[in-house]
Amino acid sequence: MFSFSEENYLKAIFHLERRYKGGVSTNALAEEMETKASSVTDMIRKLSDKQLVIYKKYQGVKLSEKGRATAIEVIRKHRLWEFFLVEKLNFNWDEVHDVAEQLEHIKSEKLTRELDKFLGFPKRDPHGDPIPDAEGNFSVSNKLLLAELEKDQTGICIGVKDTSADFLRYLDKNKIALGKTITVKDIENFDNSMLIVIDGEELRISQLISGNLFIKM
Amino acid sequence: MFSFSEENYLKAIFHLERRYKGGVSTNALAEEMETKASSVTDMIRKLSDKQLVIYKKYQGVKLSEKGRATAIEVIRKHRLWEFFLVEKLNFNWDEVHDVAEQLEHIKSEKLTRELDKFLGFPKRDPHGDPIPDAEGNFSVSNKLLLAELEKDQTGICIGVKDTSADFLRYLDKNKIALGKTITVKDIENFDNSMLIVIDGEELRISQLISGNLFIKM
DNA sequence: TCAATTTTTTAGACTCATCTAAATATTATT
DNA sequence: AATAATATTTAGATGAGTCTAAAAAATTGA
Ligand SMILES: [Mn+2]
Ligand SMILES: [Mn+2]
Ligand SMILES: [Mn+2]
Ligand SMILES: [Mn+2]
Repeated sequence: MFSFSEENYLKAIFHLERRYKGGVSTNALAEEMETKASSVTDMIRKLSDKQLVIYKKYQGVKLSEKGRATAIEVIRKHRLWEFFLVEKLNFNWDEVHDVAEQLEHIKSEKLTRELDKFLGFPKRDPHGDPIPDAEGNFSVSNKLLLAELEKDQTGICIGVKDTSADFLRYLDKNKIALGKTITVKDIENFDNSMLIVIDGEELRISQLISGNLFIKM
Repeated sequence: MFSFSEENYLKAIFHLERRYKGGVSTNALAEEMETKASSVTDMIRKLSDKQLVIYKKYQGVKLSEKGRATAIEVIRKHRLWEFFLVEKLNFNWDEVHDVAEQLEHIKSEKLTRELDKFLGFPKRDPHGDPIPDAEGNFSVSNKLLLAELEKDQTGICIGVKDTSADFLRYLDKNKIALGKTITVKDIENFDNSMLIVIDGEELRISQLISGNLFIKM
């Protein structure tokens, strides 16, 4: 088994690999983990000894197959617990992350399997992020940003890019929720703000908002 | 907040205080924690600095009010999670303890409160042990051991003293479960074994069994 | 190209929780 | 009460994970 710290590093590398193709740098990882570059070097060496990452000095890290599988397992647990907290325990979607950060490290295959079954094998967590299945497969999602839509196009809100409590509460306040249909009524050339229709109501949103909402068409 | 280790020590002291009235000895605690006496002394000193225990050298430890409240909170979480695992996730009562040992350290008041509510404010965990409420109060239980019953007396099984997987599976195998009615048909003088009736079936059990089953009359 | 800047690694130190071995205090036994 | 046995504490070490400061490597750009 791996320590909480090891699991958190693997998760961070997994997330950063999308952006930094061809190796995650020590500094990028230090920033993500909110720690010092020297600590990262120490931990990378440890993960490398355990065959969880591929590492050559000064070259950054990549996950090995074993490392990737472990990272996905942790992400699976994180998102299942977030779903559980919202669906069963009356948590709001802006309150679940910190608790899930703890719960994701509980070690019990049976627990994860049975929780998944109990929840009805959900495909997405409360923020619209895909929940990998027991084999580590993500159900494909051809999502795009609301900001990418053109005037008069319509889509269904399926996720958020920014998951900060501030943003999530902004969405709550303006009745924007996953599953709702959004139509782009107008786009302002000057600042790229959008006039959208949701639930029959018109709403003007800045590009910062439209750039953080995932849509499926 | 307290570390996992600190919480486990507090829990152990709480449990040992029933037996060792007037201070839990270093060695008793070392045995319970499966560690060395010197490690116990170190930790006791740390807990004492944090005002969680009352400690004078060579005199053993007692929980302070703050320490007791913390221990009870951990026990509350442990038992709520055990109940959750059995009631909602199809765990058997002999499989829940190790997972609950992990889950009891999750820090979130809201999680504990909502879990309790979700489960319907259960009074006892799957082994019949009382679950303290949010204020730390145990609902009183005038339980006695089956071994204490006389010939022809009847009681309802409400808990187990030994919670080892071996014992729990013995009970499963012999259809002895919490809530069932047991009548003492006969007691053998020589070895104190009992002939009991449960579900209309007769069963002979040794004193080791009857001494580990709690009964309410 | 080569000096300046940035990134990464190394060296050494710290805390936490643990250990072994040795010292000291307490308790039991003669 | 003195000695033997036991319980407890102290001293010093270790490994995990982190830190600061300094050295070394890589990259940038004049
Ligand atoms: Mn999250
Ligand atoms: Mn999420
Ligand atoms: Mn238990
Ligand atoms: Mn229990």
